[in-house]
Amino acid sequence: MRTEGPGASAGLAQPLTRARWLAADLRARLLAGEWPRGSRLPSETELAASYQVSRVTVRTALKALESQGLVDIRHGAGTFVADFGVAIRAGLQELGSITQTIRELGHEPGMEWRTVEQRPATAAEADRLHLPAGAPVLAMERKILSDGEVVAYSYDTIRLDILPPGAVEEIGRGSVFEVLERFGVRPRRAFARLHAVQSHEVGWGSRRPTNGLYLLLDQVHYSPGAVPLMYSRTYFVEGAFEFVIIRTA
Amino acid sequence: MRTEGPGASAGLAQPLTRARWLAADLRARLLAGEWPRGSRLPSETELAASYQVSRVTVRTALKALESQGLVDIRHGAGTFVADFGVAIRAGLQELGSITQTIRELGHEPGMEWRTVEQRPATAAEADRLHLPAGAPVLAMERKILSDGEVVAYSYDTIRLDILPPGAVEEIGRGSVFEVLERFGVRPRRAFARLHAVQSHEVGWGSRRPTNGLYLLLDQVHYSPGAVPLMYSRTYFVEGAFEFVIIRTA
DNA sequence: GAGTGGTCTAGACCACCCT
DNA sequence: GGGTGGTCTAGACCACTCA
Repeated sequence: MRTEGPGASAGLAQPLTRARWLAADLRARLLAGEWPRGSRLPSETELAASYQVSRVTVRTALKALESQGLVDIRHGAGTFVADFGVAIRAGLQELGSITQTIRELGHEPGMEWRTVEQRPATAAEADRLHLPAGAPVLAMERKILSDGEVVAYSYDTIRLDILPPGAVEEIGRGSVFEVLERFGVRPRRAFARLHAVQSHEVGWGSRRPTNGLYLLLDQVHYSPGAVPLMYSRTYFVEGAFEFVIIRTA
Repeated sequence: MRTEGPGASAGLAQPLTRARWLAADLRARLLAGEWPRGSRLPSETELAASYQVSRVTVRTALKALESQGLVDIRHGAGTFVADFGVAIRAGLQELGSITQTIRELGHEPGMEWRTVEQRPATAAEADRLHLPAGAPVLAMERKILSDGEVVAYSYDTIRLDILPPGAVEEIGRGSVFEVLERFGVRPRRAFARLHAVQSHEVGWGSRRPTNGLYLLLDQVHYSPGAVPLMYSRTYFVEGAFEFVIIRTA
């Protein structure tokens, strides 16, 4: 029986349910190497008993770890420490800030703003954000770094009407998600499309990829009430990030 | 109270649980336009009562529809018919045959084999399939069509030792998944990586994309027992398919 | 056959939205 | 305040794996 709890790992602020707490705790134990690769974890019934929660809660936590590629649940056999590959990579189905993901992977995130400006929305932006054409938005262009290397270029547009006064000045100095969170704006869902892009117009500055190849994550973030908050086009430098999806039948 | 049940839609053969049945039934009603876009569905309690299942089962079904982008579940407000866009697109987190997905989108799937051959595995293939170097595999190269248009080029490698005699001859005449299914080989999980690729070596034949841009889905399919079955590299022609991911916090 | 995960239930309480 | 979804429980039964 453990009592300490999971290490403080923020991400998007969530209500800390028992299932999420359990998942974080097991995740920490897994990453700490408490169980060897390929070995079996305690059964769901055992985990339920030792953590004093119901089996359903244990299953919820384990399924989250499975979708992150950390464990492998096999019917009738048990739950095993995943043996898929070497590193923990960026899962796509969980929403989170890129900065946070980079930090969790053990790297030092960085950011370089190119522009932050208020301007009328373009037609495409207005469409995605359900705004009348030309409504004012906050537009940003920035580079996202990991250990000093450029991993992505991001073009983001935020609705101005959902930003409380004062927030505009804060943005441009840190993680966009973290600023939004501080002002009570919490994206809870995103609708993302994926594209392959080749262009020399996307990146800027020195050390931009010579082949101009990017994986574009084109997404609209929504508040809990399904109000579109932000439209992002993030161009990930091909090869800099590994996108992983666990697909299940 | 309904009694008919969901339209016969195959996909990968699954145990037909109540939750899956319910999801398929609601999906059919949604696609039939029974509820207008943006309108509220009956509450979970009402659905549970009318389908004679528990609320947990209703929730499981609704969450599946949410991850397909069909509905929008809002805490405290209700579950709404999604208003995100026009069409139903290919979700990435659910495992299924491409042929089947194309059919569900209302198009006519097609396939053109270029090669089907038995040969020793390359180093990369052996690694992904957990085979000794040079072990025999069945390698295929094919074009995937939708209404006669090329949507993807796929390079697939199947372990020979898991194929029963007779299966080899069948492959090359239809959906690979469907043949495997008929012989009792059921992929249940896939570990997929995404890449942007630009190359003129990938496609072949006439009407291949002139810009050579592809979204590569590089994946290993596993059996329920976590045995690697098939290694696929599917190059989707950029723009021909729309990949959609619903990301939740 | 013993043990594991997969599904399902009925009921409870909480957090949130709306009016 | 009334209704909706979000989480959780304790217990049950089934399907699968493995020795």
